[in-house]
Amino acid sequence: MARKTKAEAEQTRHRIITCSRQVFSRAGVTNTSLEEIAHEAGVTRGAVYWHFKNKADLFLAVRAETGRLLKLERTGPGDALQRLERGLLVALRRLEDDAEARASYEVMLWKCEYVGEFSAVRDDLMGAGAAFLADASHLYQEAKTAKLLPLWLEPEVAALETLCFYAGLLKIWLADPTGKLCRSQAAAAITQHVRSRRAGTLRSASAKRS
Amino acid sequence: MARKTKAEAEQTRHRIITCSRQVFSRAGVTNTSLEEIAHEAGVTRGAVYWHFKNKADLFLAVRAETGRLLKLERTGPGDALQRLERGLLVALRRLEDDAEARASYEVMLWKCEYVGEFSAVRDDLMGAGAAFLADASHLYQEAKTAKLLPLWLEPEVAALETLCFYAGLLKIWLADPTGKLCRSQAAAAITQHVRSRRAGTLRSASAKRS
DNA sequence: ACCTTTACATACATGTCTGTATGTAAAACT
DNA sequence: AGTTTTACATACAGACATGTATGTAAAGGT
Repeated sequence: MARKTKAEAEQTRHRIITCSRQVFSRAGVTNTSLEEIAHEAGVTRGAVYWHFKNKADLFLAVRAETGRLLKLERTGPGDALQRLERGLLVALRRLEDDAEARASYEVMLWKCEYVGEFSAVRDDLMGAGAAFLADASHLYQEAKTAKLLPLWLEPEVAALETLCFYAGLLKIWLADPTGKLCRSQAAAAITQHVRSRRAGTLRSASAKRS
Repeated sequence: MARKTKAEAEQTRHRIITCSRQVFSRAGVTNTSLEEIAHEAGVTRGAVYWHFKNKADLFLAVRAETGRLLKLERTGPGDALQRLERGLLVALRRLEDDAEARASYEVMLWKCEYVGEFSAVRDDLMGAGAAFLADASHLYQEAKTAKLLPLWLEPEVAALETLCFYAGLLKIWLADPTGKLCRSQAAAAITQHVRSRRAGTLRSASAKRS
């Protein structure tokens, strides 16, 4: 077989990653052989082993290519709670629109066993969680300073609560393809989650954006 | 080898389940062979195949033996929100105290790929989630009737939010053995989660139990 | 134009796991 | 007491995945 150009090689590499995600989400990470992935990508295992050390390395690449779903803007339009809500809603929308991201997270949350080398991905996931915690804490702190929050609310605890809420929402949302349990009300849950933090009943239906 | 009495047989069956949980939590479900489980339990694969159809069946038994962590009391002492909080805290405490339950949930949430026959366990998990949703909705409805909640809060959405929060807390808690990220503040997060629902700032530090 | 490296395909050797079939001795039943 | 069933242990055959070793033809550099 003719040797491929660098661009073509990079293309194959990307194709292998994409196909991996697909097969992983069908059969689970451990149950898929590199042979299946290679077949799906129209290559042989030789190609897979050329681009990746082993299956764990490949899975890492899938994770890396997907990146984080949730990112908060520490500064920007609207008050801190509005920015928080927006971040959560944007993440949800990406989950709905981006089929590849959806598949990636389905694999990471439901179709993978975090053991041995694979623990690296879980650690990365938890690292993302820690980063979110920092950002959310910052936003809650800002909101507290702006007197948007009840006095007794501790920003760091609130951030942890939001992290847990989001993590659980993601996991349940992915396992609820009929939408009966969670998907239909996911956005409402996010809105209400943020709203239930606003101090007192001062704010009623006003959610104006600046 | 001498045939065992019924009681002894039941004992081996239970031992196989317990050892499965242990090995699963070490190596992940897919990566553990029935041979390993049998060895750990001091029997051969013959015994495992006698008691269980296959690995999925065995995993189902582990799940069944563990049962649910979270149960809400629709009636009982305290108002609806207090009962909700108590349910959440009791579940957290069991997670801390009951090593077997902890291992089971670690396996179910981090060490298993829900594919093929294993999907049954995920469906069961989601069924438990749906049951929780029903109970929590009931409690929130009761709380709303008792004017404990802000007027705009919808009981069903609030229940979903609590379900997500709890699911995420469970998952993150299990992946945070150092305690830095989540474990140290888990109870506080639960308390604050429930508290942030109470209407206005009417209730400050009073959390009296009747 | 030559040489080296690349980007794979092919072939192989090995280990491992699964399911089933068969053996067996004692428990449990009649 | 005799027969049947139970609760395993043992043995076997087949499938499959992995990692590596080797081949190869063209790309890319000089």
